[in-house]
Amino acid sequence: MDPNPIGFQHHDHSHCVADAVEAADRSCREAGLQLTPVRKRTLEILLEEHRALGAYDVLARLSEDGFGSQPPVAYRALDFLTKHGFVHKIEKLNAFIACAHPGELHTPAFLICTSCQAVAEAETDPSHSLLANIAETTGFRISRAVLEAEGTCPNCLASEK
Amino acid sequence: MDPNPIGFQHHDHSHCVADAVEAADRSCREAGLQLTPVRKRTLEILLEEHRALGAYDVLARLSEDGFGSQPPVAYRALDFLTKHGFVHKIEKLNAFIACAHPGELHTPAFLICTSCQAVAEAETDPSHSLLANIAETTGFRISRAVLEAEGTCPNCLASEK
DNA sequence: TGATTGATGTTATGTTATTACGTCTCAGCC
DNA sequence: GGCTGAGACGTAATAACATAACATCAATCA
Repeated sequence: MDPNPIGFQHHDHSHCVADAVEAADRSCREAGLQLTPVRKRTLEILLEEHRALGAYDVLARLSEDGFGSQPPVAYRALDFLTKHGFVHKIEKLNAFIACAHPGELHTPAFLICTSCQAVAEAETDPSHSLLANIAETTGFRISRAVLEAEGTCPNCLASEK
Repeated sequence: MDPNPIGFQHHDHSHCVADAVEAADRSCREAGLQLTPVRKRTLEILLEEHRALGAYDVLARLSEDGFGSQPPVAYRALDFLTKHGFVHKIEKLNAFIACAHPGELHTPAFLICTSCQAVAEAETDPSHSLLANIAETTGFRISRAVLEAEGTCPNCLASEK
């Protein structure tokens, strides 16, 4: 089965990319960050694909587009985008995906379908979070959390029958 | 600062290793699994270190002990131990750590101190879990979950002053 | 005995990520 | 104008993590 790229729901995202890049652009200007051509293009690539891509996949696309062809080109752009919340890294896949809820301060959780490779980003309530509770009882101060679940998405469950 | 290897509390673990290996041994016999010499030694190494080790660190130790010196030797042993719940992989670190609660069926959560590299394994209540809730509302069936938090452990917080 | 299974070992390779260094641009300042 | 420092980008080289493919061996069992 082909990867279902849009979380678990199909939709027309003809405007998604442009809108999201526009939003990132504005957000960077406000924050005094430089959304340079490589960085912007990297974000576009992830938005266009709408699924998790490895750094080398991104690099190949960047290289085709006339940017540098060495790993640091992709990693630096991805680091920037990740650091500022426009992109997330899926640790379990060593891959990157455009944030589905940019701008909002959030701790994302990801649902990874092992059947169709789709990755959905879910919002979490930080105050109710498991990790927050654990942290509180142990006196640990959390700076970043990784919440990922592998399994089977609704679409693949349905077509398993 | 040196890594504090025992979760976040110091303790004498002179008996930990032997006890845990013994438990694993019994558990494997009951389940009809082969805790072979490489596998047992791999578990011992992780228990002795009591912190997250990379596969190549483990491999180096195995090799010193007369086992094979090529990556598959370590990866296969780690795969076995991980698959059967004696060891966990910390995705964020690409590293492995002996399970702190073997035998129990559980979804572990890890607290990773970026200052001293200690990793603590916390138990979670699967039914209350964030991911379980998300999964329920979206119809996603979870098979494996990754819960990891990076931050500063109580000890390092205390010594920061 | 012969077939099958599972464990181990090796060689080779693939994949992911970083270090180190040179250049360019631009803002701030003399 | 000319100097300087910060940040971005490019490259070469290498490090770190992981798997594929194949040979061997021992245990089990029809």
